[in-house]
Amino acid sequence: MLQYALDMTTPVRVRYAPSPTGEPHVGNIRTALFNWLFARHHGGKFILRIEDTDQDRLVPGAQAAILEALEWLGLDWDEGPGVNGPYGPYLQSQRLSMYQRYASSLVEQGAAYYCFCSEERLAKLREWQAQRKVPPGYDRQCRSLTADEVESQRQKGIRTVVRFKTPPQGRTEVDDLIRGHVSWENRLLDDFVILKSDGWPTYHLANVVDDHHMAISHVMRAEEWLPSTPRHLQLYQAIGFEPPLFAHLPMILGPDRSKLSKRHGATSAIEYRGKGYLPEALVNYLALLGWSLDDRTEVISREDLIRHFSTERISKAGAIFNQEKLTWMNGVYIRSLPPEEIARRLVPFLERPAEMGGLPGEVARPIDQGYLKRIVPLIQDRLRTLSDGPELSDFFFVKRPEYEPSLLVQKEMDTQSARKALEMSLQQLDRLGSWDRASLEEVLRRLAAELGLKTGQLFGVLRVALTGRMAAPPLFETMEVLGQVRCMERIRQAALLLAER
RNA sequence: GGCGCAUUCGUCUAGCGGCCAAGGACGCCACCCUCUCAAGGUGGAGACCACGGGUUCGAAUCCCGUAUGCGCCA
Repeated sequence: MLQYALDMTTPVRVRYAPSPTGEPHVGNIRTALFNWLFARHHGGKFILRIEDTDQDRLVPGAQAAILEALEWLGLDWDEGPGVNGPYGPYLQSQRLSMYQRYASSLVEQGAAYYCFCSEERLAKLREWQAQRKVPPGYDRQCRSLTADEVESQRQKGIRTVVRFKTPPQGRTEVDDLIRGHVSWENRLLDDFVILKSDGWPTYHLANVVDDHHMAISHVMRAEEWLPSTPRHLQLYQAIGFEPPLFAHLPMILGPDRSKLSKRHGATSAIEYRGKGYLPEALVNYLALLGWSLDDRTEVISREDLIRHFSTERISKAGAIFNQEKLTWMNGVYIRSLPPEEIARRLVPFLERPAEMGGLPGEVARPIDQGYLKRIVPLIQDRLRTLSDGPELSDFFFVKRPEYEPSLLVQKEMDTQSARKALEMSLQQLDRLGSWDRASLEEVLRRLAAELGLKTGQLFGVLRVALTGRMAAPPLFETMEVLGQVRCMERIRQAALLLAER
């Protein structure tokens, strides 16, 4: 049985070790978050290591996207790409000689061996095992090769991998910080590959060598890695390293409870940025997927997250990613920020092309910042995401709102009365001294009474005339921001539309 | 197929033997506020704590088994 003990005084050093094989998946980002929170809580170091040893699966730009996502969310790393540290380089592709050295020395000490089995033989073996319904795994044929046999095979130039000699009996056990005691029977583990025929290490070897050499104290990773933990523990033991502490995090699932993936919808943190989610909201939401402070806290600041984060409060079961709750939380954050800040963050969403959800093409870019600042207080409560901005505010920007003229006619009204309401409004507003919300309200309420209309009817007619919508921000505030000239013009236009009918 | 992990309202969760005829949040419904839509406020529906055995004076909480789900290996 493998045992380990970690001194209480050992400095906390945790790592996030993504493979640059795709977009920064929110599940992976959540793992990064937990590691970051753990490091910050303990005053330790958060290390970013790029595991780019699977050369076939590398995706150009993926590494940059991962860094971008971490930066966007404010998860800063103390060592890693762009931040030199004493344990670099932080790209596994730059550490190949180290893995090769360990592989050779494991062979020399008899803890690993060269395997010359061909792909064809291994495929056949698998097939045979599947048929016989016996556990799959390498049959250890090359484990018993003599030194001479190995030499002659190598002479022949046969491609070779290095396999680890798994102990045939005993158990391998771990005390996981989240799952407690977990144990495996060694005889059920096969002789796994640690160095591939092209000289590149497998995940297992690279991971163990690096975690040790980077002095990682706690390995916090997704639960999907739990089954490979005994292999890692055995490697630690064979090499003579003290293993770190392990914490296997619950997974993030799609609505069908399988691992969250593309087919469930947006999975990339960067996509959420584009959809108008705030980084502080995503961080808050992700922190609560698998961790909780108590029985009531939902909205929690980054500082409090750091202050209270602990592995003890991480739950064990996987959690479904609920975008509706994220959206709600995003709205909470949007409402809590100062209007000027929202205005600033809204700009790119408003200015992007109409096809991408921005304001209509007729609206000149860049947009008027001063004007935007006056609009934001009217739409802030109505924004759930920043990308809602254009739709909620376009009538402030376009020359003339488009709408179906029949919308002007409110409940229990006809074309005549609607037209009259517009014309009377025009008359009243024309001689209005001060164009402010209070004056507007006063004069229009009085007008409604004079016309024998309910306020809802008159205001409804005007709302459509001014915004083209049945639902919009409060009328008088909207009018104030729109200004007298634009308002008069739109009301006049509406009256004209009704006259044509 | 083998191994491993998990299992409290639809979803995220609180609960670490008595305070739980199970609390909070999202979503849903109703009402209030109100010029519409939001926001906000109030209230409601919603979990026989997967199932079956134990242990205990007492179990959502401890133990065992079963089922289901998921993950890993191939």
